[in-house]
Amino acid sequence: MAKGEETRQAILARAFELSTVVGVSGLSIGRLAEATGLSKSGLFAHFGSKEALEVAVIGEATRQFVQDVMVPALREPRGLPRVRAMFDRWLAWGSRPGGCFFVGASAELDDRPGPPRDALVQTSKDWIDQLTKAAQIAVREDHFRADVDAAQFAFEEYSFMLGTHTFHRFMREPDALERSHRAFERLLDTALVPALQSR
Amino acid sequence: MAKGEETRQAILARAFELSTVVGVSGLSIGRLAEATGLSKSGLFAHFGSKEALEVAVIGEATRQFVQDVMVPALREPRGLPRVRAMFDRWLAWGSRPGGCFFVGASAELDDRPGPPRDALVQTSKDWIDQLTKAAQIAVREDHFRADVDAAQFAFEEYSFMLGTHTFHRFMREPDALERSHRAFERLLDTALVPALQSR
DNA sequence: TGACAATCAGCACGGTCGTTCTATTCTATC
DNA sequence: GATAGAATAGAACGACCGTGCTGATTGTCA
Repeated sequence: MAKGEETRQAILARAFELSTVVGVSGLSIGRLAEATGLSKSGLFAHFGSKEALEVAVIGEATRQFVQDVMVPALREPRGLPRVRAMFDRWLAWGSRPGGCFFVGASAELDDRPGPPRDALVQTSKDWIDQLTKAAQIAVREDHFRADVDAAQFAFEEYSFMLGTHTFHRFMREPDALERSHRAFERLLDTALVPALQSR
Repeated sequence: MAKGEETRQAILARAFELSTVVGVSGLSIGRLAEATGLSKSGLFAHFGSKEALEVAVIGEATRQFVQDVMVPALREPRGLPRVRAMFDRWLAWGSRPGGCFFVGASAELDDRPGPPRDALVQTSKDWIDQLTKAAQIAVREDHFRADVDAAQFAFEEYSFMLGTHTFHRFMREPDALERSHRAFERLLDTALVPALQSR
């Protein structure tokens, strides 16, 4: 890896950490330069504009999300285990300091059209798509009932992820994770074939 | 109403509109002054600090939320109708231009301690509390089964509100509201006494 | 109606923002 | 090891930020 690419990657790693806390647009070039030990202009030259930096940060966040959440979940056996892994891995991802990068960023950018927003929407849709596909596979594997609407399942599953995030990180409710697991188990119970149900 | 209080209220009404789109901390005093036709310093004198302005804006948002969502919902008959009204009224509230003020603001402030965050958490908790109470009443009215956990019901209901908001406003999914209603009806079905169930 | 306080505009301050330009240092290649 | 090109630093820019200070204007009430 060339020198330039190396420092660029170091910048992005730090930028991802910071923006998880202060937000994508809350991240300033001056502060990021200070945090990385570079000069403002030296750092700036790597990206050319604030907007390009934001897109790059979203790319780095996506890369880490894929690596930490998606790939490990996809290594789980098809069907119920994989569905469970996706939910659990997301909870772990959302429990990092600063919470889930994407939850914060999507609230920031939902009324600010442009490339950063587009990149963020793409990642979010990809994630929903994976949740949907995992549910479809669970149907094919005869873990979920045949009449389960996979997209609807993904909508409700994703909603619980968001709910958990808000109860846990924003309201600091101590029983947020417990409620989250119960909600997900209840959702699963409505989808599982009778033989696999817990009750 | 004295003159000062009158313009203060006009400022807050405009500030609430603006901050729903650009966020609470994204709202600048200069822009707000321009939008209200006042000078920066003239406007500033009404609040004394940016933080105090933010708290006041959150207060105004709460006032409007109570007026537009909570009060009308509480006028509905106890039990199932009121539970339904809370969900429906929230969806209408979240469909305003800029979406739900509180969803955006809570993502902004979840890592920024201080009075604005405290005020926001208070409003959110009050809302969850109302959702919980409405579910408890539905149990007492024999609309919900006796073993329904009202707090758990509120958690899942609130999660669907958040999910709807994200699918609708951020991802611009055309079928977000349909998915939302189906999710809520499914949730209701798990809570209702058999005689009231749709299936 | 007159006096006093509330209300608001004008201006300026220090600070940070994103961005540009120029100059210097480093790195990789012949 | 010389040299071209990449990588970074330094200084400066205009714009905007939140915040004080000073008067002028306005509204309120005895």
